[in-house]
Amino acid sequence: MNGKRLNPHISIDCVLFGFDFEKLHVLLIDRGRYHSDFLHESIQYALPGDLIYMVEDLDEGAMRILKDLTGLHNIFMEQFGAFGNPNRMNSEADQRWLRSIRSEPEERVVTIGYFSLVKMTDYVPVASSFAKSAVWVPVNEVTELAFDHNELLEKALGSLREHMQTRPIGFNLLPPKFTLGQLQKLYEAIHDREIDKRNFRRKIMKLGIVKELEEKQKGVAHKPARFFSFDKGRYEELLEEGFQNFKL
Amino acid sequence: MNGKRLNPHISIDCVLFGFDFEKLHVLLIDRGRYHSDFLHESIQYALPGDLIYMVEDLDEGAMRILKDLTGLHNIFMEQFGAFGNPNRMNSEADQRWLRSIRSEPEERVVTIGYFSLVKMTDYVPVASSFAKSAVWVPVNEVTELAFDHNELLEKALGSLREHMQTRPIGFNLLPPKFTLGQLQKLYEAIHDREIDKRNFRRKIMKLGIVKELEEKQKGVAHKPARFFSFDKGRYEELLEEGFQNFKL
DNA sequence: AGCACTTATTGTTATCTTTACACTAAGCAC
DNA sequence: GTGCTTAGTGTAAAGATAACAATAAGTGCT
Repeated sequence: MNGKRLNPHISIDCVLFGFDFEKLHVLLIDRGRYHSDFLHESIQYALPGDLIYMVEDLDEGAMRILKDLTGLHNIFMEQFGAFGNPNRMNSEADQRWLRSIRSEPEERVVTIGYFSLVKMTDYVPVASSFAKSAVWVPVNEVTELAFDHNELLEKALGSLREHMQTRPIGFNLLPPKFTLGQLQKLYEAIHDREIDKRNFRRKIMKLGIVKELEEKQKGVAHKPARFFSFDKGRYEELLEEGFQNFKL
Repeated sequence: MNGKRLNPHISIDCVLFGFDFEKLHVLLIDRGRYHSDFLHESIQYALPGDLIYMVEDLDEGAMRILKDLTGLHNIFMEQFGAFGNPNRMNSEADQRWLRSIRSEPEERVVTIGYFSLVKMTDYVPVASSFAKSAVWVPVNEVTELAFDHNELLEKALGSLREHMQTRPIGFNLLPPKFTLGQLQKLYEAIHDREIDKRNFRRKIMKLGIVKELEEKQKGVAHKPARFFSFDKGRYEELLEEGFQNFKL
């Protein structure tokens, strides 16, 4: 074959979004302190990611890597893109870190991005492997990340938003019984904009994918809200009818 | 490191769609005859694709590979996904072909899919490298392709359709002066459905991204249509205003 | 008991968008 | 000039979107 045709490595990076009924967060790992200049020392964060195994499918790999690095398992993720700029790992800080964890730190790596969205409170990450710790960071407070991970995060967020226009991902995020206020907060957090309460409720109710329950909130310092549950049967009905629009 | 952590190869496959003012086509390469059973012999087609070079960016690689295999150059393509099922090349026919062109035919390959849409008549593909020939095939006449290429084609088509909802890709496909009938045919071919003429024209005109010209068709056996041209300035204006909806 | 505070709940109207639908016009071929 | 083909045009009904404010039901505090 061809001398130029050597073989980059392949990694998967996971962008795990978490929602806590307030804000949208992203799960990052702390790859340790570094000196940004002679005076300051910062923590640098990165997305959880690692090289894939020879025998695993990409989707499996994404789950496996997330578990290895954060302890969270059985989280299904969606692919959102491949990133292969030959210089994507060439910064000094990146190289220093790679030397500490990889046998071939200089090797080019093409990475494949995966994202998912979970209920933050259900998933308390545990540091493991080479990650010093894994933490939830509000997406609008994320600063400079390792490698090209800021770019990955942006792309993942875009994919998440698109995704929510066609599937009601997000109902897994709420408790089995939730209020429409909570559901609305979820949409507002992900799209980062306010939505009119009345219009929101009308649309949700017209879709028919939530069922009104008898039960109401208790012990809240305001008018108690009615609980609703996700009507999965109705949702699947809609999908079969070719319905594809959950835009809000 | 880890015995399991060997290193798959990386390829890029190109899904090039072409429009000829009638139907949507896809560019395939003929990888030669094979015996599907003891009686029949078929041509098997594949998407143009090959391993990437060590130093090129993915986007560059896609262009380079398309050029190597079909002679078409300077075609910008969009990424639509990575495909890495460990068994995606294990069929007998696939292996036979790989043995004829690769030094490590058994090696696992993860591929990254790219697509684009061009004016068919501008791009007459030339066979080169290991492709016996490259041909335009109408997308709804495509039969069984090599590897997982039918799956890639489906995904690419989906991405193309989504893409057209937010960008007026497609104006590059038409001559500088085109009729609204031609533009409508383009949309109909890609979305594979008929669109009402009056509604189509109204929407296009409201967007304001085409300019009416004085000139009309000549020598046609029916009422000559007025020519229009794409108003690039107006289009960029719309994008800057954050406008993102070219849905038809 | 009463007030402050907070979130829940509800409807209307104006505007815009979408969809469905059918006839006349202009050129060429014969 | 008849037939064929594609171009070009308007309207009405239904649906979707967006903007808008007042009352209700709890808790906490005094």
